Amino acid sequence: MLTQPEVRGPDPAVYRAPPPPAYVLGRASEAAPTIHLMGTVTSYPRNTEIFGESEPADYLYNVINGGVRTYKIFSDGRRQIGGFYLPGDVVGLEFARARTFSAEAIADTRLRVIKRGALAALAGRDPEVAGELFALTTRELRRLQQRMLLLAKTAQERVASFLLEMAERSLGGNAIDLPMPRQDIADYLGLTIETVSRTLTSLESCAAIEVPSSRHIVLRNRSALNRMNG
Amino acid sequence: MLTQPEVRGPDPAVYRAPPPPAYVLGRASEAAPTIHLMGTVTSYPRNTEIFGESEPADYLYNVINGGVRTYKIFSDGRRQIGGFYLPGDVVGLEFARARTFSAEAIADTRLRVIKRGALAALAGRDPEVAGELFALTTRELRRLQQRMLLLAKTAQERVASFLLEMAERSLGGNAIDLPMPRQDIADYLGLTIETVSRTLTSLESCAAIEVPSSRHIVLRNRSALNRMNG
DNA sequence: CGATGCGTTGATAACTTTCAAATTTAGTGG
DNA sequence: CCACTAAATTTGAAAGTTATCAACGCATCG
Repeated sequence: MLTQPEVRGPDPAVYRAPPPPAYVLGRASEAAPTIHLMGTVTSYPRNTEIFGESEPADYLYNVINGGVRTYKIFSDGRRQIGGFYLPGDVVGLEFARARTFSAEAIADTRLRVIKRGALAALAGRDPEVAGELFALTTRELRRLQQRMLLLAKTAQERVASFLLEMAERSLGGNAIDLPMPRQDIADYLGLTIETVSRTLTSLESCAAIEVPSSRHIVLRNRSALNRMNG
Repeated sequence: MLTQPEVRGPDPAVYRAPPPPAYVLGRASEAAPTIHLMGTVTSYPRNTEIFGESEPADYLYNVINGGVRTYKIFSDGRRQIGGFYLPGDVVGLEFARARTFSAEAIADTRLRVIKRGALAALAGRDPEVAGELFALTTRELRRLQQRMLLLAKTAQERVASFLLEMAERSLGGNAIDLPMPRQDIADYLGLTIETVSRTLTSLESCAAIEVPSSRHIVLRNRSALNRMNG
């Protein structure tokens, strides 16, 4: 399976990797075909830091497999998760010099590491690449808008929205494989793990979902979930 | 005061307005000098719709004076405010064809209406304008990130963050003139008007702020507010 | 002066968190 | 393969926070 050269850890060697097989690219590949051919493949074991808050934002990361969470720790110790990035997504798209969030691998993850400056230079020469970059930015903005709307809702609505979002992004139809633990979901939704757990149980008892194991969820009544979504 | 030609209502006549006096431009003028010279000045009375959800996103609006709120109404009737835009800010920066939010004038407001296509064309020829557009997008992204973090907090933290944000944006030092009613603040923060009111009262009673009248607030203890901000 | 809109205050109900404990799952070594 | 330990998840009871419902005060405006 691994026909590509790889390095491990956060300090990638510098070389060009051959194009990845199309099936790992995910949905985003249509929006950003060129970006998905750039950069160096690097592996990050589960819970490894990819970048830290207030470090220089010099790289973009295209998720090949696994997943990434971005987060911020508050002075009182609470953690807010900025977003989950799944295969095909691009992490680290920031327009400030320094990171506002940290990033970690949720599971063992392979990323395509792209130098921001190189991409910017390419975008300056090639309008198509500029368009891809623009499309990625747009998607990030929409993602943040959705998130903002989500966080103004009740626990049940947040969990329902989250499940619908994950179902759409992971392309498994009604079956969802959650790559992250409950604590991550809680910090993403601005809830506690207990509330997330209870809400899932209650959604299951009203037949909206099924939870065969804690990381596997099947949507049974999408219209009910959509109704909760607002 | 009104030395510029004006039209009223949402269907502006087409002409070039002379440059506005520098003092109405606000902070954003440094980031986007060219954009602030484009377009047509139009007046919107208080509570007038500027654009509606799912309409085509063909224009940008630069706030000259007054203020704008963007919002979305949910199926159950709740309203979520997407953002407040004050003099110098640019409203309507969307990258989808259709609006995700509606927009209304908070107070009697004058806007510089800019055709999106014209700006895009100009940005294509002039890298400086492209840079301005990019800077505006960046600011919008950061604004959304801040908002996301804000909505994951307690009522007191949300109100404190809001006050600090407004103080910074309106440039009146510690004195804030709120252009919007309590209901707008509540829908912005994802709270009820009662909770906003009670929180302001409690901040006043612990000497963090002073509320001489409901639209005027003076910050008395910034470090306490910052501490709440997380 | 009464009507109206906006903001504040009070009492109660609903929801979410906190703290604690039980249960399940995953990983490890025998 | 089983037993054991550690980690993750679920469940329960009590406390805390915010929303809801209702009433009141205070301006503005016909």
